Amino acid sequence: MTTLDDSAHTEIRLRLARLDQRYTRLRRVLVEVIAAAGRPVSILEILASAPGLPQSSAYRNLSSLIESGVVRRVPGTDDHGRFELAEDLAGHHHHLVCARCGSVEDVRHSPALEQALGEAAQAVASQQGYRITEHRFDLVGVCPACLP
Amino acid sequence: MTTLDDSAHTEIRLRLARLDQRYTRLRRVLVEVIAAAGRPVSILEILASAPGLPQSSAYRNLSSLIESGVVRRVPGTDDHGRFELAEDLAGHHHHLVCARCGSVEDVRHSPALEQALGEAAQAVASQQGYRITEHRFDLVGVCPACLP
DNA sequence: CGATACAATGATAATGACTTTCATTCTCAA
DNA sequence: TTGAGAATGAAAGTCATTATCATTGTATCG
Repeated sequence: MTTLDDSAHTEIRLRLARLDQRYTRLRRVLVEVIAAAGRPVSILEILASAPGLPQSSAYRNLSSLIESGVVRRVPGTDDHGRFELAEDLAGHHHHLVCARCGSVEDVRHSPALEQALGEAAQAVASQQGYRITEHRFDLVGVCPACLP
Repeated sequence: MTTLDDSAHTEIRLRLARLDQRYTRLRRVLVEVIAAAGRPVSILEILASAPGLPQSSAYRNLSSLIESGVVRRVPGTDDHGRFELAEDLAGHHHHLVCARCGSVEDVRHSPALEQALGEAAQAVASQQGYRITEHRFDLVGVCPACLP
């Protein structure tokens, strides 16, 4: 459950402006719904949290927000996309995914582990010739609500 | 590039039989194409490697192989599914994903890192009440072929 | 304070990966 | 050999997501 301050909204407006896009009311609603969730949310959850928001507008504005680097789409286990704030707005974290119901939660790991992850990423990068831009350490399992 | 021996094929036949399914010629072709690739392959790549294989048969048999635990579907960055052998047939590994072209390669990390990953997974599990069944440590970047 | 250019909206149609259907063919087991 | 049931492949269907387009909103310039 993240709450964004004014400077964050100013930064978001700037990123949109770079692509000649506006920070409209709908886009602000989307950003606030996503920030308030504090975990990746599906379109259905977004539509439920923003009554009256047409599905087509939700998808279109989500695309704009993704293009401008405000929102990120995260791949889950089911075939519903999920959306969260870009990493530099939400802070570095990873995910805990339920293989049964598809829900996703945020998880933060120890600095020691994160350092090991980063070093491993760099080792592979220099070895394989990739330019690594991101690492994902996601845990998949069964959430308490889905356990027998 | 993995080649499967006879005992692997026997094991695959057994897993299918548990669900009253048969290890047909098409299914064997699919398994061999996937094993030979040594990385997650898309439907397009599979169809290209198996001339004459109808798309509907490819999808249907892939589903059977997934249900019986022979093949695993891995989420990429584009909207094409990719398929690889189940972990106990291919060995534990992770992925190096190109954000530009969507290609995926296998990567194996040091035992020390794998141990740290496993311990982190267990720590989160006991803390959050999840039963963790899998961890994914995927590196996302730009592959040498896509670099400017 | 308009006027104008252009982005945003939302209902609807289209796209495309994937799934299902179904009549026919194949295959295992008795 | 034969019958039960699984597999096949062409075609139709599903469903999340994307594009279209006429209309509306909104910054900016004179």
